[in-house]
Amino acid sequence: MTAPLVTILDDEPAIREMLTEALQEAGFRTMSFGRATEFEAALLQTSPDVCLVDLSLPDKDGLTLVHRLALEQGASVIIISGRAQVQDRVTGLELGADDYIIKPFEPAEVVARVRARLRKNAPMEQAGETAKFNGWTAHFDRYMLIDASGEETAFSHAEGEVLRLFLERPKRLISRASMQETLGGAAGESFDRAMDVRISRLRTKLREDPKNPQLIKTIYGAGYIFLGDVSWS
Amino acid sequence: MTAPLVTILDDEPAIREMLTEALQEAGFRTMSFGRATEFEAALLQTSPDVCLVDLSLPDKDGLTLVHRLALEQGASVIIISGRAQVQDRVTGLELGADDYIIKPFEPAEVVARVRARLRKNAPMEQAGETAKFNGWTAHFDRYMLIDASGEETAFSHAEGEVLRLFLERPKRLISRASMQETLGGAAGESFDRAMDVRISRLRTKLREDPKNPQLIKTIYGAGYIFLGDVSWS
DNA sequence: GCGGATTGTTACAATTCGTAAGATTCCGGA
DNA sequence: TCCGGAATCTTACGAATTGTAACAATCCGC
Repeated sequence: MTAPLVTILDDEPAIREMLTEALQEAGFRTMSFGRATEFEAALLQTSPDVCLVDLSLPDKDGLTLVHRLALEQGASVIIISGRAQVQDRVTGLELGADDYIIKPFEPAEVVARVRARLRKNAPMEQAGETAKFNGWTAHFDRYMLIDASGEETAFSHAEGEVLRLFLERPKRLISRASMQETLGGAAGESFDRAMDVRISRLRTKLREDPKNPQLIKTIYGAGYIFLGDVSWS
Repeated sequence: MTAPLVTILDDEPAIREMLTEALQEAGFRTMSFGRATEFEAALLQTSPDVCLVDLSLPDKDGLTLVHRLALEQGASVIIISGRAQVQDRVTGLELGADDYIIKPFEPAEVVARVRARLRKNAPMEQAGETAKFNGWTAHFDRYMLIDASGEETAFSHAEGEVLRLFLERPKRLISRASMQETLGGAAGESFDRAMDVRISRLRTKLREDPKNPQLIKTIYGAGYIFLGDVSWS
């Protein structure tokens, strides 16, 4: 179990360094960016657990970015801003941010708030061994898929890994790279096609229409998104 | 689908009233308590979705209560405290609180933070991002366009980027340059044709009459304007 | 070892999306 | 009104990406 990944997006290098140091000392992996475009590029490779975002960015509107992040990525977003007005905080939170920290801040408090986010994000990962989604029930302990009519279909270990990854991050873009990372371990060269095959086989077990998949969507050049309302138990 | 329940635990009646009023106006059910023992008694009957807790209680240690709440009940806990020291905040968050608001506070911000907690508590029910315009419905999460008669058309990621850009700035001129910037990133020279093709393909999916486009209007020498009454949800 | 299931690999089909190139449209000047 | 150049639209093609069927390697219980 690797350490949680926290991203820092701020145009001031001094703040990036301060946060990086504090977070790494607290045991987190960090990545920091000075511009929104760099950050967005990196999002295609990995999916962070918590994103710290400064609103005053040189190249993009921070609030729009926060909105997209919260909605698409589903990651926890903490705004760090110099704007202290109540209205700023309210709109920031309303747009999907999970927390709003005002500059100047204490690194210790930022760390504590990051931990609070992770704590609430995590419980799903240690949840039970069954998950329901869109009429299906997945029993990971028995390697069984049950559809709405009660019919059972067995799935293999490799298929289960992919399915679990999807069910733990529903409605979020999962990049091909981060998929290889959490699954296959060492990402080989031509090995990457194995990923496609796994997903293909999983899709047939979920009876997806190849022309028009409803649950596992492919994002050309980026990765996959699992749609479906998941509830673990 | 009943309204979420928010509990208020504070020994000052004025604050209880202020919060109760603001939260009820925001559409929440509320219960308020002046003493920890009353609150604990109530917990045996119902399980709140979010708990607002003041740390300075007459009859019990607030931090211990917060710890118990977070651990056993699994509910979201927001501390409201007059103690502004960083150390207080850190230990409060460390003990399981989800947020820490310092007195004096704005009711609007409290409501926003309560909403933020609820949003993350029920992440699976979050409806995808959709926009309606002129009989069409765009589901950005499912990459689907639905026309007035209910017929579905899939759109690709690149097409979705363009569509989103239009829907976020309806009835405004969008210059070619700003389009390249928000989309393709580096604005090249001969790349600008790619933009045209994207728009062309999007127009076909929107069944635009090439001679007389109703939705995506070209402004010769300037850019594009998306006409259409957009409403997001 | 044998039969079956699982999983990676390969080869080829299908899709996406940018580029090129010709067709079309726009607009100012004659 | 007509003309020419520039801007834009559309179609076709191709490179890169992804889907999947078929085959091969591996594993496991009997």
